[in-house]
Amino acid sequence: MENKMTVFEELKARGLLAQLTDEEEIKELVNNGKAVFYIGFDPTADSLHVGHFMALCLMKRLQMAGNKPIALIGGGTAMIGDPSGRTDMRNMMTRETIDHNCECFRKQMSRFIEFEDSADGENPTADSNFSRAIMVNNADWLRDLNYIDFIRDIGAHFSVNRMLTAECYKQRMEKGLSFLEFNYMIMQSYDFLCLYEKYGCNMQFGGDDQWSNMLGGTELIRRKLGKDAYAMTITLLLNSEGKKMGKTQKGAVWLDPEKTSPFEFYQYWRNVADADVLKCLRMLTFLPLEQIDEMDRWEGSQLNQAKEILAFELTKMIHGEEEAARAQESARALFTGGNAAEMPTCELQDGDFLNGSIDILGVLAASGLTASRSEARRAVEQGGVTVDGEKVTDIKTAYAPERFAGEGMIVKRGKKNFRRIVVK
RNA sequence: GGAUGGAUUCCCGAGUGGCCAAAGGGGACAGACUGUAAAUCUGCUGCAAAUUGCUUCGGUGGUUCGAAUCCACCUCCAUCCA
Repeated sequence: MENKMTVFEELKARGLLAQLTDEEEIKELVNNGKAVFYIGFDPTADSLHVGHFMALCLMKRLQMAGNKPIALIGGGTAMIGDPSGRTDMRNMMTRETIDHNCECFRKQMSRFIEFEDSADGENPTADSNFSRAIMVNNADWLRDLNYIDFIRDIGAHFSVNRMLTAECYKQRMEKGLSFLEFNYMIMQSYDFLCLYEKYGCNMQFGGDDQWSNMLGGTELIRRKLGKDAYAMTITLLLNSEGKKMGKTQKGAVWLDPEKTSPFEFYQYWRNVADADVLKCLRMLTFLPLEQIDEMDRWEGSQLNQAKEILAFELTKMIHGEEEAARAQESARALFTGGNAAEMPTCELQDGDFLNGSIDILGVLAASGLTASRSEARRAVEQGGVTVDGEKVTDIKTAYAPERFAGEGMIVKRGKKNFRRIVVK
């Protein structure tokens, strides 16, 4: 324990740090539990996803080191939409949707981070309580702003010329950028200023794509108050092809079990590319670095073990140990030919049967294994469909309801898509 | 406000009266090979009662036997001028 790394060293060793305004100063504050930092979350959906997960871990790590986290939910900024790194404009969300999403975020986050008991937290400086996190919503101060006052007080400190050169707008300079979105940076900067004044928040962390927005905040604080504040970005979790991780064809990998089941969640990590496993272990898990370095020496198919560990650890953190174990067991069983208890299950309705039977195309389409009957037809024709371990070759194959009794029927499309089909 | 150029399927992008469910590429999906990896090769990629039918090329109307393609109006976007 004597030789324990400092938090800052650990973050660095895990490859989490991307850009910092002032390394020495940040190291000092963070290692000594003197940082009051905030991370902003845009409530663009009703659940957090893997992309937010790193930020949550970072909060957790820093909190454990005695620093105080502020989780800022962007109920106000979501009204605008962050143009950073995007090529198209976001869809506008209604106030109701945003408020609903904020509520969902609040619930999910409180499972990871320890928050103060009272949401308003008027007196957060009592010693024992210092590192308790607080949660704020920028809707509280942004939505009622007076336009004239605001642009006089805050807008005056921003140079359009400078803003235009910011990296985050580059992509949008070609496609077009509305004035609305252009203001996002100013709003985010203003958030930082407010938090500085209200909670003594001296640091902001965020994804690397937030760098320009964050710098805006530190500059605003300096110009407005003559005080120093710091910013630090976390490396974006990219796969070896340079794409953001946590996205599948179907969309994001959610933390909400209703939206992404623990099994799917597990499988997502179980399936990462060789080139990405170690990076993910370092950046996402809390496993000791020595142990990870050990795995770094593994090669070839041995990496499959590392993938299992990664998948298990992450599933455990999000869904609990029990769910993680179940997901792992099912995955193992399925891929070694056995039968699994845990599997996405689908119930057929009476209406799915025509003249007392349902054909294989109907089963595939109804279960969601394929999006349409046409797609199901292709899958069968290409030899990609298996029922209870036997390949289906005839698209006209049909089944009676009794076929789905008891354990049901296990249908597999491709190598990794399984579904248990039962009748209601 | 004016001028010009645009909007095509998941994405990029060809197509300027019938031979167009629409080239090519990317992605996705499936098969072979493997380690639930990558690379490679092959197939496939609107929907369906499936050698056929139906719906699609920003929107609405029109011309025509026939429209992604021609005309009118509208919406949105980019560039330049104010």
